[in-house]
Amino acid sequence: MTKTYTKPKEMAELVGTQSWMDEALSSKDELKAENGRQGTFGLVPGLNEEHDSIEEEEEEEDDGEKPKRRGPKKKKMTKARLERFRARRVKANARERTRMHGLNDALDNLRRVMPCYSKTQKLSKIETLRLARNYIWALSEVLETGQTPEGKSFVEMLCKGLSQPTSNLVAGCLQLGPQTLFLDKHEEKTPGCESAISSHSFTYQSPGLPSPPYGSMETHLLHLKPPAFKSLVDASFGNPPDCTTPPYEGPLTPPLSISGNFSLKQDGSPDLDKPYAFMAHYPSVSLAGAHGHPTHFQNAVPRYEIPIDMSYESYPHHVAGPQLNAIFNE
DNA sequence: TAGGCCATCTGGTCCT
DNA sequence: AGGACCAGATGGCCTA
Repeated sequence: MTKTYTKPKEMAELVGTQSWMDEALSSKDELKAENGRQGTFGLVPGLNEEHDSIEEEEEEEDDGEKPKRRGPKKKKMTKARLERFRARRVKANARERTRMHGLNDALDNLRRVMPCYSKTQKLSKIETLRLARNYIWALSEVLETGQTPEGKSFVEMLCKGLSQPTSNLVAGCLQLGPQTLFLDKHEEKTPGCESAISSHSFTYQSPGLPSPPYGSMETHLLHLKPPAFKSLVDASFGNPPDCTTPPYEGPLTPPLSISGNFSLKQDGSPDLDKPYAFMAHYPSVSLAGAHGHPTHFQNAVPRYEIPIDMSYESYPHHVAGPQLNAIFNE
């Protein structure tokens, strides 16, 4: 730990010497012992009463042969300053913890909308991101080609670049899922279906429930199609959406929503406390259908409609995510 | 036991 | 000045 600060840094100024940590405590074991927590340095070392003499060490250094340091004279590390520094460091650590927890929560939300969410076998962070990328890619293929991909190729797309265990998990989830469960649970119509028929725009509210451990390839794609995707794929608005196969409300992976999945409060505003509360950043988007008819994925407000020339098909599918973000932010 | 993954602390940088 | 973000370092836990 001998790095030198090229310009006055707050910490260096506060601490008074570059190698203050090394000088204050001679080893990591001491740091651990002092902080009472294994695995990290914990609280700022060298701030105990017995280590209050950093400024004295600095004086000795000046007396040596080393050239005098330029710039403003460092303030003395008084006990009060050390206390403030320690308090600030503790606060910063707490904020950082909170920030990382938020990041992990977001990652968890992402896991839940992945095609193979499992509480027992959680995807690692990196695998979640990779799978998400592949998922977007695969779904954009569905949109672009307007065809339901063959099961094997869909799985292959999802598993591209994933580790073997994750690939096995994805393949297993998509091929061995409880398809009968899907069929059994959807005899009744969804509330949003009637309005969808009358307006030729489909409204679908994400169940806002945790996703399932499994979902077959078929149920998963059914999720993607009705009601929102089916119209895109069929490219036909002459027929009302198939309300006999409403979106699964049970423990299946939520359907794709370009704008994210979210629950709505009574007043129609997105409930950000519920899972899939992504609306804060991405307003709901209506993709233009093949005939220029808007196809509303969500009944959220506000709703932006993308003209046909700005529709998803206009963009290279491999950059669809960022492009869509750009569109949303317009 | 090695390697992967993770949580946490830490200090630097940028921004408000 | 203080907060957010980031990357490096470190040690714990788990599994093959």
